[in-house]
Amino acid sequence: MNDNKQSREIDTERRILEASAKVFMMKGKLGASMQDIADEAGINRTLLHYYFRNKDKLFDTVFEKVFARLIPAMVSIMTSDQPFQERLEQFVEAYSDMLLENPYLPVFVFQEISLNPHRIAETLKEQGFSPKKTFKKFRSELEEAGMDDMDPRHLFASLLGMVIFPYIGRPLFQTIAFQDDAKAYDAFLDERKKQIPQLLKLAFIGASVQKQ
Amino acid sequence: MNDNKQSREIDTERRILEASAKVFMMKGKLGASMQDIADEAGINRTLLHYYFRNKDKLFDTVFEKVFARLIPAMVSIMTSDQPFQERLEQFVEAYSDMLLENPYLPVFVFQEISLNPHRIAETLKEQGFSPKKTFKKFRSELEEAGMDDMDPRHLFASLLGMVIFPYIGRPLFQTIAFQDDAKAYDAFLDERKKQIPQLLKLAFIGASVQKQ
DNA sequence: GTCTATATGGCGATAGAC
DNA sequence: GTCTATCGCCATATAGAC
Repeated sequence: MNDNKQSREIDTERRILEASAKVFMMKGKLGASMQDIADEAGINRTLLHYYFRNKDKLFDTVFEKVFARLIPAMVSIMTSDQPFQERLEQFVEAYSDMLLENPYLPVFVFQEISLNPHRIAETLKEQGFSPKKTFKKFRSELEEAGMDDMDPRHLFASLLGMVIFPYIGRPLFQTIAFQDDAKAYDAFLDERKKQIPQLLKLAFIGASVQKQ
Repeated sequence: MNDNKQSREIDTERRILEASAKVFMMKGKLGASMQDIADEAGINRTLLHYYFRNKDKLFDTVFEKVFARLIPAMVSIMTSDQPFQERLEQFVEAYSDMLLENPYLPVFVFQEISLNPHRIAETLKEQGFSPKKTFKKFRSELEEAGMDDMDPRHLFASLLGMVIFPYIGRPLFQTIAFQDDAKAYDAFLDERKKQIPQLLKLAFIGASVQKQ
């Protein structure tokens, strides 16, 4: 009987969450007003409070969902049993695709966790990311590849930096290196899916040569 | 006669600018209140308005100064006439040192330019950064090194990403890879000054091998 | 130049009708 | 569940005394 109400309810909540994610990502937690979010969702401002009590709770809910998008690719790079270099490629591919669809995500997430560093620890555990195993496996694989002296954490940091930074630094890069040509920059972002693994591949070749 | 007043004046303005930079970087433009800044500077809140009229103007002044710190190392990598790989090393070194002293700078700057992408264009020109020449020179040097197929802009993006990202992602990395051990992470950041050029060096070796 | 006191506006939050 | 009306706070900004 109240199918209508229920479905409207679910729909409203979903619309709030989508609108919130969009507005929070584009304007930041403090820059976004409840009115902005209500407008984006096409609903009355009071409804936000009805569904999520207050701005903080709404933000927390949204942030957890958004932050979670960063994890799957990170988990996959350790659990998969494929050869090391293939996994690296897949990692870059998976991350790039996610970021191409969520270009505002990195700035938003890293801004928030730098203001509030502690909130991530629990979320990471909930998502089942166990770093110790990852880096141990990483290390033995690097040794097999002849890169004994490459700390796996450095490789991981470099990898993430190469993949994510072009999104964070887009306004800067696009201005200085692409004369503000957005389409050219989009193409550039897509190219990186091949360029990054290529750079790493060359490094592995270099390492194996130097080893001899 | 009014030496006292003048020097107090200069001192006050300098203290405001230093306090503003610190507070803005740690709390963000919107998170920082004029009262926060006044407290940090040890002065009355009204003085901020006396010297800089309003919060926006104060922020703009501070941002320009802070953003400018990103430029010199970028300029040096193109103007210097030393061998290519040495310049890469110096670039990493210079940037890392600057970031070790300004760890909050990247999040702050990239947050702001992503909210307000246009403000950087003029500043860049004022600082005398001419990207076209840079990348042209870059390209010919990459060819000499046997990396014909490496777009210089990709190399530049990778380089900046590897250097800067560990600062932006510190809360994340430090949690997942260093069990929140801040000292260990500081050491890690310092190590990157050697690790990043080493990775690139291996890639160059790999490229020259593959070329044959 | 520096302070105290005050005006102004915006935003989050809630009460209450429907 | 959804809307209208309203309350109260806090931060920016300014007026005016010293």
